[in-house]
Amino acid sequence: MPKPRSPHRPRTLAPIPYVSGVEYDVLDDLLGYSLRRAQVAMFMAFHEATRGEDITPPRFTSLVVIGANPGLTQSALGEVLGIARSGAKMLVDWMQARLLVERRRPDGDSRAWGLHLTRAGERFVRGMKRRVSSKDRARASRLSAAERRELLRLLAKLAG
Amino acid sequence: MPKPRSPHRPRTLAPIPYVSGVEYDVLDDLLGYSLRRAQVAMFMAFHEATRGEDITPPRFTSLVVIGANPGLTQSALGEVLGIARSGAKMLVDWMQARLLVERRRPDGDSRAWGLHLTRAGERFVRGMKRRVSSKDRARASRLSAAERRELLRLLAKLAG
DNA sequence: TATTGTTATACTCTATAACTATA
DNA sequence: TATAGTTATAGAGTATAACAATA
Repeated sequence: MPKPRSPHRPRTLAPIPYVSGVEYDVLDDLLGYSLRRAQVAMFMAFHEATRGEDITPPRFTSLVVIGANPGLTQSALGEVLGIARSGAKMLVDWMQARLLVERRRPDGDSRAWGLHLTRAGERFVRGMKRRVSSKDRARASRLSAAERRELLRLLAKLAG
Repeated sequence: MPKPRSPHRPRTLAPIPYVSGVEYDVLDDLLGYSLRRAQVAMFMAFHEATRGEDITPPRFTSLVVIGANPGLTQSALGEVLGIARSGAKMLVDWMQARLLVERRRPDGDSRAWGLHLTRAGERFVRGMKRRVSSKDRARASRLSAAERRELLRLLAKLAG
């Protein structure tokens, strides 16, 4: 019955609340559940840091990785992100449409695209890195510096 | 051009690899990125633990929370999960279709549904809790018991 | 008026599989 | 044959907005 209407906010994601009076049972002891809650909290920090820019975590990661690895191919980008080639293409299309990234044919393989930041892309990534890192640390100010380092260490050990 | 064909695996989610030779720049120092990697790793553990059962993290969480809070309403379930009421309804439809959950009108409010596990639901949740907890701990065996506790503490502090 | 649940719809993300061009 | 990229399509998950029934 409802007519199609207005667009979604691109990514809302409220914090996952601890609802008072609700018993969480085994969830409180699962790393998976705790990780999910923490990740949503950090995603919100990311969202605040990038407010006004139509950027998402995969887009941000792509830009950073291309900046640090000029000439990276789309396939390699997909591998880094853990997504399929078709998804990597769409990300690159977006970055190219925003004039942040250029596709150049690398010497010696005319099937592939080498990805490079444009001047605007470099400037943009520099600013975003600053804003995202700053918010990430602001959120982590609930932890001491030692705790933050320890958390990074434990997460790497778990994921590795 | 491609003809529509075969279905998706419901949730594949490969680990996010560290691609050798690739420079990760600022990502290595972002809690948000590390959390994402760890969360994908733990999601894979969940997926293994629940292999053969058509279950997902929100479904598992729903069943556990309903089991621990009999009579919970759909709205409250949505709040716990951090999703909209319409999404909570679909989850409950799924659980009810599998005869794991019953909707009962609570005394005093005939708008709401009180959610209750069926006998089969209780049995099912008991088994899933065992399997998921076991896999969660197996994955965490990369950490010492003290490290695991510390990680849970730090995550709660970060998300809280 | 506000809340619970329901319905219909829309959008994002990412997967699959087939295709083309090149290696 | 294998790989890089492209295209078309499918599906999961979740949001929005309006509605009916009840509070």
